[in-house]
Amino acid sequence: MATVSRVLAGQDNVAPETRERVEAVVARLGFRPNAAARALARRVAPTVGVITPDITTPFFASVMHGIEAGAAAAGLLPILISAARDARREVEAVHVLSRQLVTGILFLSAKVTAEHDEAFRSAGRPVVLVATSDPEGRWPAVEIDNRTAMADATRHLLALGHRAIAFIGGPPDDPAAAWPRQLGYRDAMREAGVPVDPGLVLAGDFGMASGQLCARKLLRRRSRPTAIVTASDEMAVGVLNAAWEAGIAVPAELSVVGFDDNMLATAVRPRLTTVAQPLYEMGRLGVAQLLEPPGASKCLPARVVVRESTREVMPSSQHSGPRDSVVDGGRESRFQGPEGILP
Amino acid sequence: MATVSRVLAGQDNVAPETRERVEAVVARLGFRPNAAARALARRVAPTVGVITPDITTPFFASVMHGIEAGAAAAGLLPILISAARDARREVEAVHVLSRQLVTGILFLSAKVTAEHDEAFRSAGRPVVLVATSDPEGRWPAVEIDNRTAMADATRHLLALGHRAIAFIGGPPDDPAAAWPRQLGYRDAMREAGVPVDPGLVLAGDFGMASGQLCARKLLRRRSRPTAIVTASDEMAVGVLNAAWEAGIAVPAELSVVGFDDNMLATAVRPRLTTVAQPLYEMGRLGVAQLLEPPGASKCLPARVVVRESTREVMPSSQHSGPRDSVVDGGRESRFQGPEGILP
DNA sequence: CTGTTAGCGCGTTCAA
DNA sequence: TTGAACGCGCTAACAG
Repeated sequence: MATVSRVLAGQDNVAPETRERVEAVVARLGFRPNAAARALARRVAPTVGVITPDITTPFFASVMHGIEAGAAAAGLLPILISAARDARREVEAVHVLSRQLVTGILFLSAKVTAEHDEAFRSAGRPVVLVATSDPEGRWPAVEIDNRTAMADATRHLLALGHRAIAFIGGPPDDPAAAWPRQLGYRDAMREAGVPVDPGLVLAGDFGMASGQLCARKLLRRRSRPTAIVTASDEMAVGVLNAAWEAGIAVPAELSVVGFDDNMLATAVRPRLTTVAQPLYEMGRLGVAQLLEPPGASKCLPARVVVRESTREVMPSSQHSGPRDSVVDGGRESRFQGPEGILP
Repeated sequence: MATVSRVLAGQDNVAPETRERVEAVVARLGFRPNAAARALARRVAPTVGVITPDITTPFFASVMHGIEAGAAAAGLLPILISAARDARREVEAVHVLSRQLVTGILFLSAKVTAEHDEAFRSAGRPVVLVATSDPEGRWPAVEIDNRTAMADATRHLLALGHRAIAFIGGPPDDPAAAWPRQLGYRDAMREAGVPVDPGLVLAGDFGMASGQLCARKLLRRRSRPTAIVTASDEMAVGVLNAAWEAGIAVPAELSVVGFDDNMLATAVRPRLTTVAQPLYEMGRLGVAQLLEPPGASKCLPARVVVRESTREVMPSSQHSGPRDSVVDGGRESRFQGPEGILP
């Protein structure tokens, strides 16, 4: 009994001959150790809990893909809980997962409240924030430097001569992604000596519809912006569609920048210039960090990928037909962003 | 001890007063039952295993969303295994999950081989196929009638006067989705007395790039098709982009039909006419079916959603500029498809 | 309706 | 290096 346990657990204090004998029998009987019994005895199950606000976005899909890969590499199984952006459900999810004796918990939602903090502590297992962060620094995170990334995106537009640059950000209650991105936008504008028109700063919810609504407002203005940076590719696509409705050509009359670099960015025409986040890597490293001794947060590099939705600002205001303005399809260059380190 | 167990399990053979007393103590102590111990004793864990070929598609996201909801409603936790379209890994996943004592297994991949069948049997727990099926009918499935759905989509084009209708299907080794959809296409063509030109029937892999490649071939033909039906929205978007490259206006010069009705369908311009699959429902019902006594397969209704990517076939071959051809944005009508029953 | 008892299958001592 | 015995925390059958 005990010897079999040792063999299955891969311990080395077993005679080679005995080991072989056990392995032979295990193979012959098709013996499969009972995970519940093992978890009960070890007090840990070979699972990772994943708490996510929204399971339907390409953003989540990429992160989850990485988590799956990282978990598989570590012999762990991901358990998914979608909390639908409800803090109470998120906290409850932590409890559910700790009952399951998960090896660790990956948290993907935007905000770590005091309740979250307490739940994380009481879970008694490692918690890592993935593609999000805790401004208070209580829990380790794997993310990018959102502020710098958005500043880079804005600088790209400034370098193209744009000055009337609007910003469509995330919801005001999202300190992890929405806040730093807006700060990055303001950083770049200040740095370039361009005052920010408060009317050009709007908040969306990362969804396509919100981007479209915000863009409609912006494009109706007397002096409309020549460029719009957004905090998600979905919102950028919404902007594209609002421009289409209004008969405004992208990028000839309006430059648009997305964020994430998900499938939408290359699905639409013109393809989106956007900030590429290494979401897959973030998921994978999140799992890895769960298994390491409690370390510091990791900050991964993001970069601006220039495609066809941005262009030099128009010298005159001569409006050409929308479709005429499309540049040839092949262009795609890379613009290396800095690899900032989290505080 | 046993009484506490009864209270926590929600059994009714406990005196109300005793129950309250137990609940009070449980609340006061913040007692959390150990899931592993419970699973060990019950021989079943409160989890559902999900085996999927690809975790990054909008298709999967929708199904998973439904699974998550169905599982949550049943007090189950989804465990995810991505098998990357590898049959061996899928079979291994079944074993891994049965070790975990999962309540049941949801299988989302395209093909059930003899090896799968044996693994499913040896798992000793219910298996339900979601958004896929077993042509041999060995395992219950929750899906749509792919053949009829694709026939409806093709009929929509025929009704618009199209005759040169190309078909971009799924991979040849996908009996669950690719085969019946191609059959449906052929059904509708035959029914309309239009012979199928073999050169107009291509196989993609459901991805955007494959749709684009196939479309390039089709659009280079001397007599190019006036319409293209595809087996996925991704491929339809690929077609849209190939048309854009070639300067062919959609829908003025080419009608395009997708399949699934995922986020891409309404993200692109023109918005896609497509076959809407109730993917969320399929996921939800898949979980439900796991808990019921082994029943028959369920077939859910699909419908053709008409948007802007399809239009009456052009009477003349006068090519207008691409953008000029766009219809006003608001149009969106519904076309009720039949609710076929699986054999 | 409640308490007692005997496992569920594996880890982990501790002797041998 | 191996085996025997106990315990992980809970459920289920039984007796009371």
